[in-house]
Amino acid sequence: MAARLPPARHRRVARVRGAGARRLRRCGGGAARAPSRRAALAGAFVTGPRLRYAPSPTGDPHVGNIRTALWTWLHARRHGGTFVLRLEDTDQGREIPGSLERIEASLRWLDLDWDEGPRNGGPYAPYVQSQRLALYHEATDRLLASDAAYRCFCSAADLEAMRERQRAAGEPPGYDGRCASLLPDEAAARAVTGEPHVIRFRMPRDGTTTFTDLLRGEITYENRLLDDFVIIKSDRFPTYHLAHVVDDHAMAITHVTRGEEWIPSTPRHVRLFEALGYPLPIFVHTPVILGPDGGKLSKRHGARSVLDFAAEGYLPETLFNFLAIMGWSPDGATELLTRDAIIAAFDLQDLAAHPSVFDTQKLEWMNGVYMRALPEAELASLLLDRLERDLPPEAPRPIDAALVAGLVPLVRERIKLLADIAPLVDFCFLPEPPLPDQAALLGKAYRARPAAAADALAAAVEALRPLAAAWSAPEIEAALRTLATALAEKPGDLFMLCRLAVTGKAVTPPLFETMALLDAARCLASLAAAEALARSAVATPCRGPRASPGDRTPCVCYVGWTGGDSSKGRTADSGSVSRGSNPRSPASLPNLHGVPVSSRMVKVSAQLAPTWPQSSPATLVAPCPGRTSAGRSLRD
RNA sequence: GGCGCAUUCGUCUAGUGGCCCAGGACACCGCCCUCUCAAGGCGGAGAUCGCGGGUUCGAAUCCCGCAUGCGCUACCA
Repeated sequence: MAARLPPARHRRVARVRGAGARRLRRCGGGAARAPSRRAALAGAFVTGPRLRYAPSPTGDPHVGNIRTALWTWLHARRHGGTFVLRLEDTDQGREIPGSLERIEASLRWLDLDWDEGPRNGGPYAPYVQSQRLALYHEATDRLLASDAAYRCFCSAADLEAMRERQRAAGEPPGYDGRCASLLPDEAAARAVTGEPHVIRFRMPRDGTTTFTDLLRGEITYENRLLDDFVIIKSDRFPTYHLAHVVDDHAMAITHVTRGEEWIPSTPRHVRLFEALGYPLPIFVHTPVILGPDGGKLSKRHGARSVLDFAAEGYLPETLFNFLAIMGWSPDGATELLTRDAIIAAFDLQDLAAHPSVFDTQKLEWMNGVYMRALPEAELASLLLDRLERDLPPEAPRPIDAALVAGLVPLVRERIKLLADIAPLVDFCFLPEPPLPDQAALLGKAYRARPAAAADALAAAVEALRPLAAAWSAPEIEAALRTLATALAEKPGDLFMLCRLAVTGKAVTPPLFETMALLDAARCLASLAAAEALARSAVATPCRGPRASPGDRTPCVCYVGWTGGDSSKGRTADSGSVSRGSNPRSPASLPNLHGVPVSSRMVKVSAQLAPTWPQSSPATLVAPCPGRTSAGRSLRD
């Protein structure tokens, strides 16, 4: 058993360096892999620092936690040391099944391999605290024997009452030591009868306890403020305090890395190490990661576990780099570094001691950088996987890999997350080319002249049809530029019209290249469909003013508004509303005709409240004219 | 309440007594490029180094006090 192995630091051995060390470094890690060679060899000649990541199985590790793991791993790798994974499952009640798997998955995603751990074993196995109970009991027996610890029979109710009294009296809360003076033999006898009890560590009453934190220097606590804390719970499991001290010593851990919330209990650990006759490890308390509001990072702030980031489409390389430099800097200027560069420059000693706010925008930027740096084929395969998952079911599977490959150069500088890909290029994969709604299709440029848009679209079809045999981006571009000139349209306007027609969106990858990737017939069909849509805006006549309030003959009629404000940068009459084409237009709009305008308008205005100028009641400027072309407001 | 830790542009950071009237990055703004959006290039704005004392010829850097934030104050970790 692990307890019988002598601590590694007592062995006299040669340092492992160079290629040998590097080779060893690559071993271990995944649970699926065989136990690492490094672990097998550890007993023989490894002396580098030994560090551990010791999470408790209470769910997915969050970024703060995993960043400490990352730093710990980096230090081990930088100094040719050993990285150990240990599961701290001493609180049975809080255990969440499957946590070990999630923890391992998180580490593996970041490619943080561990030399010793629960599944791959190692010279100090087992690496699960619930399997090491005998060790803690053994240590406790020693403590009991030397009177450094004692049994406490106080019930939870007793303790609560005690705390209540202390609160009321304004005293510092803490165990008052009422069982401290029980005779050990009597206490032992009571324990034998099965009387429930815990075991407490006897802290010195006066004096101070000082320890050194690698990042902050000496920290001193007054002993009288520290109470006799529990080391063995009534279920015979150890508390964190005892388990950590026993295990970190038994596993020959040289650097204890953990969150800064542990600073206040470190004097207890120090006293425990001493009482057990163990040398002190180096304590490194890492700062916390804050949310954008300066508070603790939480679900409200978006992803907080690394696995969440993976799901959102961040690259592991990005998180690795980002987490490494949040709170650590190699030189104050370099922020983009390879794994190897980070390993080469890293040292726990250089960590910041202050908390940092998680800057998602910077993370996104960095992910974009890594994404653009990825070899095309690699990005293509990542995007293909992503599309398989994210594209709506209508998109036929399997997703066209060749098409994805063709899209990569067009999209790589337009996405920051893998998850950005589907909304950007979904139109390429849908069986039916999507059409925008009429207002979007016409846009600002053609709103007032849908006929021109329809004509342009028709001309585009004709101009492109002959190219179908030699369908390429330069050809398409040349044809459309020529067309724009011929029609005396601004090229940008024409291109946007085509973009909307072909993709259904105003924001897309470059038009000509995208069209070239798509089937020519499909593009022509889209353009033709768009032409019809534009034409319908021209063709539908308005039947004029309604004869009576009850007349609900359908028509396309644009209404203009005045009297609103422009506080939101929008003049009151700039937002023409067409029935059926503007999702914000209220259902009652078709009924406007012939209805007393002023009262009706107030009602409509109220219904549009969230999106419409509200400071003053709007009024309909004029009744619907006998005939109005789309896009023209009534005041025209 | 007590104890502890932290405190440089909005954010991440460089800085360990003179090279700093504070450097880099993200974000922001402007210009260029441009078929949209990006990406890219160039430029700009942005920090009295939390505040107040002190030490020193000289302080972001050392000391003291205060303030603020966070943490701990469990038979949780």
